[in-house]
Amino acid sequence: MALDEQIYELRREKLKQIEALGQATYPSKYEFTHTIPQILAEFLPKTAEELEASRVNVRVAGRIMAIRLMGKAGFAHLQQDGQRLQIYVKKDAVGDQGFDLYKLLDLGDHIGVNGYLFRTRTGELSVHVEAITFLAKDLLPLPEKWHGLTDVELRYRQRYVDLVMNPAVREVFVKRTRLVQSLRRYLDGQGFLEVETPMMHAIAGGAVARPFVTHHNTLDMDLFLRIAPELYLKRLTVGGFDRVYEINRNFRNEGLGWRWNPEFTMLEAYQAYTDYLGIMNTTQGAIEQAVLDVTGGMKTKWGDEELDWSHDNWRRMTMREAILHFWPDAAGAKPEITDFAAHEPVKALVARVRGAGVHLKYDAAEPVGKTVANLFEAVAEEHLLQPTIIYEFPTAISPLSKQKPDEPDWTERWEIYAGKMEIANGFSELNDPEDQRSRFEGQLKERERGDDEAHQMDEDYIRALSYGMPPAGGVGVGVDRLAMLLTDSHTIRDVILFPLLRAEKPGPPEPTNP
RNA sequence: GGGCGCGUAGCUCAAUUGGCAGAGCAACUGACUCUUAAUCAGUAGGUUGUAGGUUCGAUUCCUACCGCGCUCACCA
Repeated sequence: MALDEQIYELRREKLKQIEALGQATYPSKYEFTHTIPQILAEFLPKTAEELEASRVNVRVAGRIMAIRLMGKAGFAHLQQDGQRLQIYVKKDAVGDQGFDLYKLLDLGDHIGVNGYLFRTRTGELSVHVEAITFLAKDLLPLPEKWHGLTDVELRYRQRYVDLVMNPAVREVFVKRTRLVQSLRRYLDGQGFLEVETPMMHAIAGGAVARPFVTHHNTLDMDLFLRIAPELYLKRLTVGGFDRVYEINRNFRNEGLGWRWNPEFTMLEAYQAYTDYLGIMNTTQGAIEQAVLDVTGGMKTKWGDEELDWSHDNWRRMTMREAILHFWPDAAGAKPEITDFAAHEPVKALVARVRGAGVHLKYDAAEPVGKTVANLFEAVAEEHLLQPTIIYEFPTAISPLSKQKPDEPDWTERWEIYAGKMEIANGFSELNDPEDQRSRFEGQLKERERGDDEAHQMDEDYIRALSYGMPPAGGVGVGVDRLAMLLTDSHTIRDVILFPLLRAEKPGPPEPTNP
């Protein structure tokens, strides 16, 4: 029998003994007067004399994270909401039965205690326990108390243990929640309406990505998990919701990596009667507020670097300017802004960049705009540490964006970069149904050329636009990546509670409860 | 998919050139009525990821497989 199974059986035996002491083994509830954080906040400032002068009785619950037995007395630390409070259990105070119960407790058990607050000889705020109520047993041994749980796979697979053992992990997810709350509050305050649109799409649209496929039996139809809510949200602007947003999951059937999880959380917002600049300001405002709400300041740690999110530190430059600005010295003289218009000069730029040792994919048959975007990623993205807005994207890779009136090869589209990651993408929404149809047709050509991620035709979406969509700016914000930036987490799996893992291989049979 | 690395007790980690598989925590027994990495005495816990190979002898070297991590590619 493996050791953990031995412990499991042993602790089940202890449960029976606890029951024999008259305690319910899995009681339904526990009435408490304080949480541990409340006690710490209110009484940590009090001196031993103050606590003695006016006795403070408390009933408090928690999980045992440390326990020390010394003959006829003992100490333990209870943990609740990531914080710990010491309890002092003396046989004289809890009686024989109470102390028998105490001796049957293990690390990880949940208990409730009532008693009064005092300070120990060494000054630690503690509960002088008068009665213990057993609440639930931990049948499996917790990880080691010094080093905790560090095995990366185990941390993700058994996040519940990770959260018990690693307060810093808990803190990350608390901050993630604060982030989402802040974003909602900001948009709600600007008159945006939060909505829910379908997760299952007949046509996977609104982004360029490979979808997951599923099937509905009764209707006998294949459906795609959504890769973006975009086209549904814009249908709502047609329907008269002038400011809408949705915060929810998208699914993309692509590789995993430090910035990619197959399901991820996106905030998408649409604002009627404004353009890409309007939604850019809305987005920047929301992010600045979120940084303040989550971290309490405008500067955040990012590895060895510091990100400064204060308004004046944000840079704005066009994609073409960014390529010039970050042009590698080894690739020779900087290009001219006019070099990005045609295949030949762009091809020459690709050759020069490759000659400088920069990895860059190139397909002579792809639209020139796509090559320029790749060029941008190759030379500029790695430099975009501080918050930076890159704007004016090639039309070829922006099938849902409005073109610039004076330069139809370029669109009114931007992306926010920070920490060398793209965290948001917004544009003036294309609302001309004829233009949209020809853009989709262009994408279909790309699909024929072999790009199986090119956007599909969506006739109903064209029909919706044909009823008239107001001018609007729209944006998508990668909530997970923003959470990474605000918590100094360098892999997306550290900000997703249960990231996608390979299915656990069936191990030896678990201890069974007959 | 390519490259690099890792896999030893429940957890965190050792093991010299290929030579008896170890420690701390957790667990068990006992002592201890202000401890806090409690202490003290004792006990138990291992198919060294799996399967082969080389060798007198393999945790150690080789091969394959499985799993995990990092990285590159893919993912606008």
